[in-house]
Amino acid sequence: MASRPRVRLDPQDRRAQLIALGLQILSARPASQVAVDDIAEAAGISRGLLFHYFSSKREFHLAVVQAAADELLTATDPDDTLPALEQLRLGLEAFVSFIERKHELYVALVRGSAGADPDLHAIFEDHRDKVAGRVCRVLGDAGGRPEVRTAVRGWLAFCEETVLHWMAHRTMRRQQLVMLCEQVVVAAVAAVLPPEDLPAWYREQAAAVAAAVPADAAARD
Amino acid sequence: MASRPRVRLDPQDRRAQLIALGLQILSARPASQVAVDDIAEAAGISRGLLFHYFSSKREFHLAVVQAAADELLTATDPDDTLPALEQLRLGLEAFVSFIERKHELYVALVRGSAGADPDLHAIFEDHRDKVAGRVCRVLGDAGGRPEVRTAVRGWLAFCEETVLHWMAHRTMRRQQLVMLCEQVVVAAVAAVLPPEDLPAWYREQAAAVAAAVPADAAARD
DNA sequence: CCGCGTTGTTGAGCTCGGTTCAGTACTCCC
DNA sequence: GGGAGTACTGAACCGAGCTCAACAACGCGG
Repeated sequence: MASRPRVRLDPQDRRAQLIALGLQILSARPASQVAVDDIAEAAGISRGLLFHYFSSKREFHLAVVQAAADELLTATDPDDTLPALEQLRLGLEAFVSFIERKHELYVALVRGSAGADPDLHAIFEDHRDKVAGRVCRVLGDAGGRPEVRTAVRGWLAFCEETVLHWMAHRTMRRQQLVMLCEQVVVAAVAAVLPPEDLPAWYREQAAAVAAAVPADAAARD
Repeated sequence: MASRPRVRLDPQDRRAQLIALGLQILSARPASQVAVDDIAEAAGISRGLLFHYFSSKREFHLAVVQAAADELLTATDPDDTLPALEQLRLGLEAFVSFIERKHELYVALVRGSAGADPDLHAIFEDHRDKVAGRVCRVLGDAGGRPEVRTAVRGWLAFCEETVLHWMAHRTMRRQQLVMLCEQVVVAAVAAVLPPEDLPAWYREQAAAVAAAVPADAAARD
C-alpha cells in the first residue's frame, strides 16, 4: 500500500486527534489488545510519531483515560444556582444520559481503570473524589464531615453499579432508577449524621422518603 | 548462581503452590509489571514449567483471580439457619474483616478485574452475581424480582467502596460502618418495592430505620 | 523563485518479555 | 537395574514496545 501523503499538523491538533482516536479505540477493546501500530495506522501516522507525542503507550493510555474522565465531569457539571435537591437530580439524569450514550467508554476507561495500573487508578480516584466533592458541597456544612464523604463515595459506587446493571438488563423504568439513587443518598447520609446536623431541605426529603416507604409498619408504633 | 536441586511435585501440589504464590505476588503489583520469570524464580522453577501448568501468563492471571474470588466467597459464606437480618450483618462483618486482612488482594484481584480483560471481568461479574444471589435469597420472594437485583448489586458496590474508603481513611467506628451498610440496603430495597411486597421482618427493620433517623421531621406530619 | 532553518514526521532496527519445544532427569515398578 | 512415564529445563523464537538518525513539508529572507 502506497503510504498516503505526509500530513503535517499543529502539535496541538495532532495531539487532540490522537486522543479522540484513543477514546474511540480504547472504548472498543482493552489497551492490552491494541497494538501501537493499530493506533498509528488508524491515525494515518507512523509508530514513531505517536512516541513523539506520548513517551510510551502507557502514557498515551493515561492521557486518554484522563480525557474520558474530564468529558464525564463536564457532562455532569451542575448549575450552582439551582436548589440542592434539583442539582442532585439533574446530575443523576446527566449521568444516566452519559452512560446511555457512552457506556462502553465509561466501562472501559473510567471504571475500568480501577485495577491494573496505579497511575490509572489515581486518575479514577481523583475523578471520583471530584464528584464526591460536588455532592458534599450540595449538602452544605454536613458535607465537610469525613464520615459523610465516605457515605457519599459509597453512594457514587452505588449509582455507577446500579446504572450499569440497569443499562444491561433494563430492570425498571428510567425514572424509577433515578428515584432509587435519590432515596439511597438520603438514607446513606442520614445514616451517618445525627438528625440535627442535616440541612433543613434534606430533613424534609428524608421524612418524605421514610413516610412513603414502610407506611403501615411505621404507623404501628 | 548454581541452580537449586530440581524438586519434583505432584501436579496438584505444584499448581496449588503457583496459585498461592500468584495471590501473593499479584496482590503486591499489577500483572503487567510482573514478568513470567519473576513468578518462576519465586517458585523455584523454570519459565517453561509455568507454561506447562498454565497455557499463558494471562490464563495464570485468570486462575489467580478466580482463586481470590473463591477465597472471598468462602470467607463470607453465610449460615442459612440464622435469621435473615443476622445473616446480612454477619456477612458484612465477615466482608469487613476480609478487607481488613487482605485489602490489597481484594483491590488488586477482585475489584481490579473490572476493566482490562473481558475474561477477568467475567470472573468479577460472576462473583458479584453470586453474592447478589445470596442477598436476594435472604430477602425471600421479593429477592426474585429483577429490580431488586439491580438494587442489591448497587448496594454491593456501595459496601465495597464504603469499606475500602473507610479502610483508607478510618472516617468512623467500625460498627458505624456496618450499620451504614445495613441501613442502606434497607433503603435501597424499600425504594424499588411496594411496601406490601417486603418481607415482614424487613418492614419492621425499615420502619425502625425510618423512625430513628429524621425523627422530628417525620413527627411533624 | 530559490536556498535554508525549523520542526513535524518517518521507518528500520533494537530490546525485552511471552511462548515453544526438544530434550533431561527424577521416580516408580517390574 | 533398566525401562517407562512424567515432572521439569533452557535455548531459541517471535512479536510488540520503543529508539534514533534521517527525511520532508512549511515559512522566511534575499
